[in-house]
This record gives sequence, C-alpha cells and structure tokens, in this order.
Amino acid sequence: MGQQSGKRLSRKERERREHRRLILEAAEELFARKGFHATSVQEIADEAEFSVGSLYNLFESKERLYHELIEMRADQYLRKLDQRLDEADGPVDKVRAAVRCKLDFFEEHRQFFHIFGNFVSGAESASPPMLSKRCLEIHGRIHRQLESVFEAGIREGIFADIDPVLAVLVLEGTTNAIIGEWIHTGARALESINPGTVEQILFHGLLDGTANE
Amino acid sequence: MGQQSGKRLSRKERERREHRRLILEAAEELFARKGFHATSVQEIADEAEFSVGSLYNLFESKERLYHELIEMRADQYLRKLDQRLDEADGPVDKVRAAVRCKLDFFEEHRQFFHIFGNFVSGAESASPPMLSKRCLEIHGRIHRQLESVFEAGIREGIFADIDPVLAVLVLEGTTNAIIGEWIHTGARALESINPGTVEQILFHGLLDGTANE
DNA sequence: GCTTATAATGAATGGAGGTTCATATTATGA
DNA sequence: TCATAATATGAACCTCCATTCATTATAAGC
Repeated sequence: MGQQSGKRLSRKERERREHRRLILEAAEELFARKGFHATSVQEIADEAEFSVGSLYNLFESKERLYHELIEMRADQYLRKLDQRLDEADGPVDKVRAAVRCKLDFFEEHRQFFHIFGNFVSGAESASPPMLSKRCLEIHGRIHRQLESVFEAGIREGIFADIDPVLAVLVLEGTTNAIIGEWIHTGARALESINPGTVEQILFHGLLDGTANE
Repeated sequence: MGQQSGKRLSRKERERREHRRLILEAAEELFARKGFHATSVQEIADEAEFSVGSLYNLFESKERLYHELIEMRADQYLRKLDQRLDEADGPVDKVRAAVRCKLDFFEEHRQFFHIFGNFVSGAESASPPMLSKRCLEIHGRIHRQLESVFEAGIREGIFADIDPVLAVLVLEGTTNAIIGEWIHTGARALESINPGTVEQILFHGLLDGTANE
C-alpha cells in the first residue's frame, strides 16, 4: 500500500498537500491583513474551512505555519529571479530584469508584501517570531545573486565603482519603497508606476544629466 | 495650589513627565528588541523600576504607550529635519542634509529603527496596532517637506524631471535599506558607510558616468 | 503630630487564544 | 456488510497577559 516510488504521489499525499496549500493561502490573507499575533489559529481554520484539529494535523504549530508560508514565497521568488536573470543579457539588462521581477512578483502576491515587510527593516528579533534559518539563507542568496551582477557590471566598466553590497541595498530599498507606496495607495496595478522611471533613477540618478552641480 | 501659569511647571508635573520619560525609554528598548506583542506591561514596568499600577497611572493603555513612544520620536525627527533643511542652501544641499539628518537620527536612536521599520513597509493595518492619526500626519509632513525640495530642484533645472513623490520614495527607500543593513551587521557607527557614497548614488546613479549604456 | 489628599503597589480578575485529545466521521478492504 | 485504520472535529485545558482596584505608603496642609 501507499508510498509510490519516484515522482507519482499517492492520492492521499496529493490531498494532504492540497489541504496544506489551502491553509497556507488562508493564513497569508489573514497574516497580511492583521499580522501574526492578531490572527488566531481558529480564524485561519475557519477561513480555510477546516477545523482547528485538522490544521494541527497538517502543521506543527502556528509559528511553523507562518515560517512555511514565508519560505514558500521566498523560494518561489528566488526561482523566478534566477530564471529572469538567466534570460537577461549583460549587467544593465539583468538589473532591469531584477526590478521587473520584483515588481511582477509583488503585483501577483500583493498581500505577501505586508508579511515580507517585517523583515525588510532588519527586524530579525521582532515579534513575528524571527525568520527561520531557511529564510535567511534564501535572503542571502538573493543578495549574492544581485551582488554578482553588479560586480560583473563594475568589472566591465559599465557601472560606477561602488561597493556592490551598497548597490544591492539601493536597488532593494528603492523597489521596496515603491512597492510599499504603490500598495499603500491602493493603485490597481503597477502600470501606475513606470518601471522605466525606476530604472532611469537607479541608473542615472536624480540630477539632470544635462545641467551640472 | 498647583497649576502654575505660563512656562513653569509644578514639581509634581515635572516628576510626572520624568516618570513618563523613564517608562517610554524602557518601553522603547523592549519593543525594539521583542516587538509589541511579545513585550508585557509587567516587563516594561520592571525595566523602568515602577509597578504596573504606576505605569497605568501614567499611561492609558499599552497601546497608547506604544503610540506615544512613536509620536515622540516622530516629532523629534520632524523638528530635526526642519532645522537641517532650513540651514541648507539649495536643493542639492537640502537633499544632502536630509540624508545626513536621517543617518544621524537613527545612529542616535538605533533601537527605534526596529519599531519604525514596522510601518516602513506600508503595514498600516498590521499587528502593532496601526499608527495613530498623529503619526500618519507627521509622516505625511516629512514627505511633503522633501517633495517640495525636489520640486524646487526640478524647477531650477537641477534635478531631472521626475515625479517628486517617486524621488522621495527613492530617497527614503535607499536610506532605509542602508540603515537597516548597517544596524543588522552591527557596525559600530555609520562611519562604516560613507554618506557621500549614498549621495553619489542618489545623484548620479549606478552607471559609470564616463562610459555609456 | 494628625488628618487628608495624592500616588504607588501588586495580587486578583477576566478574557483571549494556542494546543491537545477523546470522540465522531469517513475511507479502506475483506 | 462489517471491522479496522486513517482523518477530522471542536470542546476543554492551560498559560499568558492587560487591566483593575482595594490596600498601603507618601506627601501636604494645618
């Protein structure tokens, strides 16, 4: 009985995963709207149309559920970023790709930005129980990916000779602020903000290129 | 008895304020380290060496205490920013002043960054009970101040013709990311990050000025 | 010193919510 | 159809606090 070999999963296992997915989605919605502490397990279960007990059959604890949610999205994002970077040619295009990738991702997972936001600000030890090892690792990988793009660009003389770590921070900080504002003002889609303008600023800065000082 | 006219406060009143200050400081330390929900009123009282009851004589509720703390720092920051902007001459210098002001402020109130971070990411409705009206108003004022700097700069042809709102977001996002990283890595002081470099990037962008495309 | 007003105290209260587990339900297979 | 295993359920349990308030300590006025 049971455990199929290789790819194929038993119906049981497929159902289990589907149920987990449903609960994770319900949780995302609630965590995003009300935060970790203000969301009760009962509410999550209700929203997903399961009992509390079932939820606890699928997840070890509320905290673990929270972590798995973040890990899921972080993984998803990392995969998307890797792919887009791979498709792009040359440092400038790769930076463009990274910006678009992030905007696209958070347009699709708008709610997640509220959750993600908690660890933007370096709030590791904060209330929603600190990120899991796994998350920090993904975060590190994303940064390293981007750093290497800048390193390449600097080597090729395309980017100014700036600490790549700083460059990544500027990239991340800028996109975060823009996404935050965009979500905050409830704009329907990111059309309202032209990604080209963002890139324009990132690449050329705020000063008028024609004038001086 | 009591209520002095004009400036002079009764000893009672002065003590009252001093006690409030002590509690706010203790609360800042704890909220920053553990977040709003994970910090108990008992702990705050202990840290400040008061009884829980006394704390409740001085503050209406835990939530109000939290809000007053944020309002206090936000006020402080707004005053500092106004002053620095006033002292600076011309748009470029004013932007420089704004960057330095922020770096200075969070170097002095490092802990507060963790609390502040919660609302950077547009997490208005999140767990630490949504910002007070007052806070949002201060936040708005800060942004408007900066926007007007950019507007002036654009009018004078010094800055590129970019939506001032966007320019402010870039400024805020960049500095947030840098301060976050700086605190995160536990650097002793902001010397480790040269503000000049930050300004360099903000003004001139990431591309090498000498090369092209 | 005595009386009264003012402030400080911390044990008791009440409510909220994470987790468990005895029971009920459904699926499986003979 | 019945016996057995696997799942689902939600009420009860237990812990943790925010808040209150009767009591005690302190200060002010006489």
